[in-house]
Amino acid sequence: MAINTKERILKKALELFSRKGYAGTNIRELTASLGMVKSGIYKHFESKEAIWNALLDEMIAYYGAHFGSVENLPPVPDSGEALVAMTMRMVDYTVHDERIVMTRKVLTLEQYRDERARELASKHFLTGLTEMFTVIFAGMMEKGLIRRDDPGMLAFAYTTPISALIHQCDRTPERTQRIMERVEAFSRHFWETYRAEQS
Amino acid sequence: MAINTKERILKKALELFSRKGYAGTNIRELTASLGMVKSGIYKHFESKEAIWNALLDEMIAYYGAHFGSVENLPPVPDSGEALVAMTMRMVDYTVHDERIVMTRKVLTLEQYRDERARELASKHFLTGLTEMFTVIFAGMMEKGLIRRDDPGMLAFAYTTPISALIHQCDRTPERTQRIMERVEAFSRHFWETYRAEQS
DNA sequence: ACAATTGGTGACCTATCGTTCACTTCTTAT
DNA sequence: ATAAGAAGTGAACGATAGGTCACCAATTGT
Repeated sequence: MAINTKERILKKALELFSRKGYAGTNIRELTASLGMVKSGIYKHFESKEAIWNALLDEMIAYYGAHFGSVENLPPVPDSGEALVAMTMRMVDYTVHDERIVMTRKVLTLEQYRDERARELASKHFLTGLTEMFTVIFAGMMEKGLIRRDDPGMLAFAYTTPISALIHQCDRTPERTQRIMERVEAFSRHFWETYRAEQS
Repeated sequence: MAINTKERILKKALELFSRKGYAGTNIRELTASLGMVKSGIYKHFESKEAIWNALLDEMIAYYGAHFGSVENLPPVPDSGEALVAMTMRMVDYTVHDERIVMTRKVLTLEQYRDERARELASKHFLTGLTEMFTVIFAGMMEKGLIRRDDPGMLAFAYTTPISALIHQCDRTPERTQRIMERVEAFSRHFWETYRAEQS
């Protein structure tokens, strides 16, 4: 029964680890919530730590496939509105996709204990987004949309506030809604601040 | 022996909790590193959770005394250099004070488990700094140093990148040094971006 | 001077942790 | 049809978790 038990275990592990941390989660609860008895899990993983490592492998692979490669770069926006819209689309996705939300949380919780978690957290929360927008802003400078400046610095100034807002999101939809509004307000402010002078 | 055992316990608890989290720390290790046997701790705290709550009380009180009140506001800078210098002084303090570093870590780790930790984390990482710089930027606008805009938005745009950099600091001094340089570079960039037009 | 309190010890308790193992049940290849 | 392997069970394991208790030594108030 249940061919994909391994995947179900990892999914549930992500859910529990993200809520209570690795040390705060026990395999009894993990297996019970999957409708099996705790010893059954050792047919799929040789230890609790092996589950954690497999989960991290999966998270790293997932990140690489979805955000880490150059072909996942969105097109360079051709207006302020397009920049705002693209940003909102990205944030909306990252805030409402349960898996990404849980990944963010578990990386936050385990970053000081696990070196790989720390590296991935750094990409997730900071360098990844910033690198992406470095390319985007360089493109917008080429097009004469925003004023010439260090695109890396602009990307940093743009993505860290948005990242901070994303971090504040929880399950309550109205709170998430308010945060989305702040993202949009900030995005517009940024555009107004850095747009090229109208000639 | 050792009149201030209670304080020593809290200090060591902060250290261990910040490294391994609340669930990942056991009282045997905590007491052993204080040179006593584990049962001894129950003469000072009635449970592990009581230690955590006392620690949180202490952190909340400390924050209120040092950052939370209006009289702790630094004077409004009267130049771009003064803004950069004041920022560097603040960041330097917050990055090198061991207690603050550990507090930041433990709040990061326990924010999803404890409502009060979450609130304090929010102040520590976001709203506190932003509110402070809202006042500062409003003052700088009054003085005609930076261009008129929403001071809250500027404070948000200024403090969240700095906060993100602070979060990356660890014990390695050269890394911390590099981060301090990035803080300074960002601070200057911000000043150049928002300074009032020279007439 | 002495009873009471405080701070600390070591043995012990129960619960729970991650893990193992003999055994069963189900699926699948031959 | 049947042997082999995969998936799951339930009891048990040793280790360790947080916590209690009787006891002791030092300090303290009167």
